[in-house]
Amino acid sequence: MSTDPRIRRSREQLRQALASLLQEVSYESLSIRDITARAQVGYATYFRHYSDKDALLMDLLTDSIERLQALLPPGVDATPAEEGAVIFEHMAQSHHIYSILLHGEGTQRILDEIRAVAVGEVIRHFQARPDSQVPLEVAATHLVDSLIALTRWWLLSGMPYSPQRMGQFYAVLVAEPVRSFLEPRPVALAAQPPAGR
Amino acid sequence: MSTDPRIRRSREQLRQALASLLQEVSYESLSIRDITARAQVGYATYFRHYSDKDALLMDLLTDSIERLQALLPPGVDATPAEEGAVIFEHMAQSHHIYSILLHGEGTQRILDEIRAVAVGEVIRHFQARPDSQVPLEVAATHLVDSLIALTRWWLLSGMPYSPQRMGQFYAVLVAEPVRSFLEPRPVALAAQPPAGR
DNA sequence: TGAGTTATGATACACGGTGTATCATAACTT
DNA sequence: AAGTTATGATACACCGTGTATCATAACTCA
Repeated sequence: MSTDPRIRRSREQLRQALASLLQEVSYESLSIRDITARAQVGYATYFRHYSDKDALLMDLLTDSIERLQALLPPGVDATPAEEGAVIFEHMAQSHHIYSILLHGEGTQRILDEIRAVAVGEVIRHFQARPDSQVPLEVAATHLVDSLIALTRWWLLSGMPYSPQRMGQFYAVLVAEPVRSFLEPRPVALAAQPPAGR
Repeated sequence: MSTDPRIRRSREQLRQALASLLQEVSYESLSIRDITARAQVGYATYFRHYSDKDALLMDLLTDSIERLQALLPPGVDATPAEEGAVIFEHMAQSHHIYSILLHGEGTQRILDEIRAVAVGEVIRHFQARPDSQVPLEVAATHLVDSLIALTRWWLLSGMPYSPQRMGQFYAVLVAEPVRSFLEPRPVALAAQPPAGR
């Protein structure tokens, strides 16, 4: 599906137009007309592919985030600082697009989606320790929100510390304190999942 | 100044109109025309008092935040959990307005202002410990951002825990870990400030 | 009380962005 | 080659913003 070269071309032109315009002006100040003009694509054509301005941005962001997920295989035994460094490294590589996400005016909804997915992942992989003072949901939300906030501050400030250093800050300020309330869920030992097809 | 009853009346009508409309619909979906209609005030009159929609919201928020600041005298010796409970208590009282601030689409800029002031306050009252692994600015930003994020999550979730409980979460997840990197600045001992009038 | 000042309401306006509709044409598929 | 489908161009209705104007009402101060 969507193998029609005209469709792929239009979408690619629009994606690249947005990416290139974002290096010049703010996301909020861009109109859809601006994007279609740069993309050399008809104005009406835009709405044949994306419902609104956010949809195109989300399209770009999805790519970056999938790349980030690939960097974080679930069962790793990396230290929090190492894991954090990987994340901040990735953020630095795609800092243009993440800056828009984290500092933009109209990107709250998109960020909320991403946040929810990330919190879900944490909950899927961790559980509250028996004597934890903090519910799982609260700790997971805090973990994700703090990482986002740290990244946000870092990008906004022009990345004044190395990704490795940021990974350490994340580890000592966020991950290690949270680890005293959460522990990894025991992995399913056997290869065969119980049932449920 | 601004003692003219007509001015006070217009502003008060607008403030109350926004406050009452926010109980019914989202901030983003409100137009200035909606506000002036509810306020029984001419459309053009709005711009004689507020430059745009955010300015009126900021006006409302300023009141709430001043009330919060009054609750947090600088030199208190409360525990982090107690201090947190006071903050969450206040948030609960004015949860309507803070929900708009923390979850709204067009309130990023306002929230940034507030965040910056709060970080400045933390920096004014704390300093990095000699052996701290984390710079003062990073720790202060993390402290503020995490508190905002916790509050945001709490309000969005319908305040599922008591303010006291939230204060504890804040203490163990944020404040206490940060305190291992920051310490209160030594207070100026004498009553006479040095010079500089 | 009365004269001067000023905020107001009503209205009109220019501007800019969004999203839909239409239609001839070009690009694709089979 | 015939049929399908995406495209560009264009026009349009809609809505919100912020400014301008002006007669009128509300206020201040003497």
